[in-house]
Amino acid sequence: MRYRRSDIVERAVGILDTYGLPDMSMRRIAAELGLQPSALYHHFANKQVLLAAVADELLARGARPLPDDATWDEQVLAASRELRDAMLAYRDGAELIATVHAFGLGALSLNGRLAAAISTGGFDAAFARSAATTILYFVFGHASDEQTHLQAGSAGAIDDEPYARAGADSFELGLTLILDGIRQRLPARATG
Amino acid sequence: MRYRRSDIVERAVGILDTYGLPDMSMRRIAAELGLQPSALYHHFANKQVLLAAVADELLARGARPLPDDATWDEQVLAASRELRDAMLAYRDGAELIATVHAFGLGALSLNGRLAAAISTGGFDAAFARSAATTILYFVFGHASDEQTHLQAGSAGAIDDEPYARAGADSFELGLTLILDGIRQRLPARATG
DNA sequence: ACCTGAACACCGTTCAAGT
DNA sequence: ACCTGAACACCGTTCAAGT
Repeated sequence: MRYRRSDIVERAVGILDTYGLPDMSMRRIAAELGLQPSALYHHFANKQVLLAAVADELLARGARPLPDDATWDEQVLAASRELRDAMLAYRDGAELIATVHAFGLGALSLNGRLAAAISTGGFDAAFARSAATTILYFVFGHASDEQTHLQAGSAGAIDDEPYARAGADSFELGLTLILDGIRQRLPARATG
Repeated sequence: MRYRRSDIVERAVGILDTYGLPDMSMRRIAAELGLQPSALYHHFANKQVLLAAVADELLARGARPLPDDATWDEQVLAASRELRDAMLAYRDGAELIATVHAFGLGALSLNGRLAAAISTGGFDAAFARSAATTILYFVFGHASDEQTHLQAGSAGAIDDEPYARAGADSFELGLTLILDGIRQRLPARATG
């Protein structure tokens, strides 16, 4: 049984979504592929690198084309919503993506993409990076929290819909708060 | 050797600060106390509960009296800085406190305390809770990131001081962004 | 290049039994 | 009430060896 990296990542995503992050062990992934655990170390240096590849796969699957005729704040909103949706699309996806980002592997473009959007508004690069990071902390925290409560709720046969709506509303509110704070620092601009 | 909960928590804090969170295992804590691992389960239902007790201990050690004659935004700033400092005061403290909060144990008053401060400004309770949560996500994310980089740096014999200053500056900037966003929603107020 | 087999050094948790 | 001793069911990772 000869596999490529992408085969292993795909299986890992399946286990993640079906059984959750704690069950996504090297041994379990190997077993589902009919391999010895040690075989995985031919493809990935260690588990963190594999986790990073899985996180990047989730982000890639959630990618949406950004309208580049949009204003800077519309771009930030679109990127933030895309990230939130990608985090919530798979079981434990929020925790996984936040964890991978925390140890500095993969998904490094998240910050850059938000910062680039903010820069469009005329802010200097350093401020744009800081503001992008602030937004990222919010999106990570909110999505992780929301997913925890959503998954705790759907353990029973509860209707998730109202919770999902409340989550979306509080997401927009928090994001608006930060965007309003950023807007207040808009550099003076020539009006046409 | 008969111990109380507080003895065990104290030892756990020592291991955390000396060896880090990954080494703070039930078996290690027990070994340092001269106990069998199973003995800990007489005092704590499971590891998560012990972690929550350790997190609460770190927060208690970092507690500072809040001047209650302060304005609502000064209270929010003071509470946020206190939390950040408590998270950074012990090795891996940021990750521990954020993790414990994520699984809904201990430190539940963090949100309430921030929300109470915000309410002082005349905001309604639901908005105050949402805004408090947004601040919390920022403080957790920022402190965790900062601690990771700080600890990665101090593995060598590097001077941390400039990094610590940059961390403090970006903390204040992000916090200001969110506070400015909140301020923009200040309800109309009678002026004296 | 990709994988096996076996081992190393760990985990959290349970449970009957002891004092 | 507090702890021991032993076990159960796992982990991630390494490494010589196979094809």
